[in-house]
Order: sequence, then structure tokens, then C-alpha cells
Amino acid sequence: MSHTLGIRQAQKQKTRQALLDAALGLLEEQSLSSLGLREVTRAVGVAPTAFYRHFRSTADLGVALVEEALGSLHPMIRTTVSADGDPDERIARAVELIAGHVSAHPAHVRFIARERHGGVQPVREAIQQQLARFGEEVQHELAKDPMAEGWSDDDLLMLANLYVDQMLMTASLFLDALEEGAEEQRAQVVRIATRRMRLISIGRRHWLD
Amino acid sequence: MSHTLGIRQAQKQKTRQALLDAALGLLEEQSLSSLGLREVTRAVGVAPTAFYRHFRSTADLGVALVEEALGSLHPMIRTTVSADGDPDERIARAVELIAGHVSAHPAHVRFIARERHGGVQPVREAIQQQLARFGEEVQHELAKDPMAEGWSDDDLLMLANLYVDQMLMTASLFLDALEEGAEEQRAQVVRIATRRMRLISIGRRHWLD
DNA sequence: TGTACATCAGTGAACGCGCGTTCACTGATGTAC
DNA sequence: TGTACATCAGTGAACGCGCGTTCACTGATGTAC
Repeated sequence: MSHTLGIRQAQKQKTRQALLDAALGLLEEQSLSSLGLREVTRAVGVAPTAFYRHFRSTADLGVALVEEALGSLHPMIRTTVSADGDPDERIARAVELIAGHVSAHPAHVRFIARERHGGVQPVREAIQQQLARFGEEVQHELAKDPMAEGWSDDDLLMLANLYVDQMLMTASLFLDALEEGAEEQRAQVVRIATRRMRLISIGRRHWLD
Repeated sequence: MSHTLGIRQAQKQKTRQALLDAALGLLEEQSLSSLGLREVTRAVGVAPTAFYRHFRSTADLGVALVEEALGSLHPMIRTTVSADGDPDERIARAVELIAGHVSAHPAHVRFIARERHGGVQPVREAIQQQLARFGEEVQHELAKDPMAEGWSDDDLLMLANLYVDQMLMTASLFLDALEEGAEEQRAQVVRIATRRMRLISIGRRHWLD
């Protein structure tokens, strides 16, 4: 049989998750630095003081949201980069994957884009740290590719971070094209993102010329 | 003789500028969406109500800051892109120019990076609009280059926006390396930014292969 | 140049409101025997 | 299984505070004649 939490802990986790969800919703329209603790508890339907049972502050909640938004993304990033097929297929699949992720988790993506350079230091740092990890992971995947022969570690990391930044940029573009009936705009994002990736991929191929 | 403003208008402009300066200072540590009107007037030393003589709201002030931060940058961007010399020289000069600009106007750069995806819609839109203009201007400069022969307008614009995003990315990296004694970190940013630009430039050269 | 009136940038009091945080509490859940 | 006590997630009242906005005002600057 599987391990079950006590009733108390299960309820506590449920409330905690409700706070995170409510905060994420409120953050579609504002930055973390202006999010109020009372706003969040009001949205959940608990007393303001209940907040303190779960987080020290809204900044603390923000750090938890970073983990929720990016923590589970590492396997996805890895497989995206290491996928096989010809370059254009790989790019197309990566762009589709990003589009799908943005559709499935728009609020998480918006939160990361917003707070990456936002006004709350601990959250900014948590995001930078996760993105740096992504960079290193992509670097290691790239290193496995035969094309990486002759590349220095530094150059591989540079390329890896360029890919990571590009993915985020693309995700942010898809975000602006989420409304119903914006198919044309979405198709436009696919085209632009694809060509950007292709240009980078061409640069990569001729890097050692 | 030069045209002079009346005493009244001159004083008004001075106060307006003081409000903008104070706001920009306060925005180093927080987002626009949490900036209070009273904070700003307190920092300047005027009554809270004086604020309304100049701006409808802090969002309105934010839009004015966008104009101040990016409005005067168009000539600089143009000349950067259209500069001559061999590719590596051009890249080196562009990176230095960005570094210099970030050193001279760190708060403006931080403001743009922060609010580009921030929580205040009119400000976000003002920034997107300015960046779109930069993109078109760079596109037109690129079109003049002999290397642009055979390129579609679409592809040129794609490349132009890639450059613009890359400049902003680079500026943001320099921002994190501004403290005294971070020379090594700054040199690291120069190296990374240069190689990113170089890779894009290689991709550009082989785009039509 | 001088006078009489208009303009308007900045003032200061007042308002109602929501904020973050403290505190002692309650009552369901958990634990020891 | 039943009982007696401990834990602790969530409550609700209270606090002092700073917020955005309104309003009638003042007095220096501008303008018409």
C-alpha cells in the first residue's frame, strides 16, 4: 500500500496549494512586488493569518512558485534538446513543445517571464538559478552530439544558454498570442521562432569553419 | 536668441523631471506596479497632490519613463548596426557601446528590462512599441548591407529583432555586473555576448547556403 | 510703465480603506498508554 | 478499544500605518489694456 499523509498534513498541503494557485491567478494582472497577502487569502477563503502557517511572506510564496513553474521542466528540456531527426524537424518539434507548454501553463510562464527581472530579489535569484541549471543541462546534452566535436566547454555553455534564452523568448511570444481567434498571430510566432532557431543552428554548424 | 520658457513652465518642468528621477531611483528596488504616488512625492519633497499636476497615475509616469529611457536611443542603435569594419570589430564595438550605455544609465536599463514583461499594461505596450520600432530601424540598416542581397523582408526583420533582443539581453547581463570590483564578471559578459553575436553573425553569413 | 484681473503649480487637511502583523483562541487530529 | 493529553492549522479581533483621491486654498506668474 502507498504511504498516505495524515488527515492534518493532507489538509495543510491542500490549503498551501490553494494559496499558490490563487496567487498565480492574481499574478496574471500584477507583479509579485505588489501582491498582497490579504488578497491571496481572500481569494482562497481563509483568514489572513492562515497565510503565515505556510509562507513567511509573499516573496517566500514567490520562490515556491518558481519551483512549481520550473522544477518539473528539466526532463522536458533535456529530451527536447537531445531529440534526434534532421535539424529542421528537431526545431519544429521544439517550437511545438514550447507552444504546447505555454497553452497548458500560461500563468506559470507569465510569472517566470515577469519575475525574471522583477522587483523581488529572492525570486529573481531563484529563477536565475533554475535557468543556470537548464543551461548546464542543455550543455551536457549538446556535448553528446557528434557535432560538438572540437567545441570548448565554454562555447558549448554559451550556445546552451543562447538556446535557453531563446526558448523563454519564444514562450513569451506565444503568451501574447493566447487569446482565442489569434491563430494567425500564433502561426506568425511559430514562423519567427523557427527561423531564429534555424539561424542559430546554422551558426552552430559553421562555428568551427 | 533662443526661445525661453516662462518661469512658470520652467519650474513645472523641473518638478516633473524631479518626479521622474525620484521614481526611477525608487524603481531600482521594486516594480512599477508597487510604486506609490506618495513615495515619489515624498522623495522629491512636494505634496502628494502635486503629483496630479504632472501625471494621472504612476502608470502614466511609467509610460513617460519609457520615452525617456528609449526615445533617445534610436540614433545610437542605427549607427551601431550600420557601422563598418570587419564583423568581429563591429561586434566588439557594439558590445562596448552597450556596456557603456549600461554604466551611464543603469536605472533606465533596469527599468526597461523589468517592465518589459511587468505588471502594468500601458507601460508594457509602450516598451513593445519602442522595441518594434528598433526592430524596423535595424531591419532598414541591415537592408543597406550588401550581405542582405537575396534576403526576404521577413527574414531581415527576423534577424533585426534577434539583434534587438540580444542587445537587451546583453544589457541586462551587464546590469548584474555593475558593482565595483566585478571587473572579472564584466569581462565574462563581454566574452559571452561577443560569442553569441558572432554565432548569430555566422548564421547570417550562411543563411542562404 | 502701471494696474487689475486670470491662470494655475503647488498646498494641506480630510476621507475612507486595505494593508501586514500580533495575539490568545478553538477544536479537530495525533499520540501515549 | 478507550481515555487523557499534546499538537497545531486555521480563526477573528485588534493595532497602527500609509495609501489614493477630493477639495477649497494661496500666491507667484502671466496677460490685457
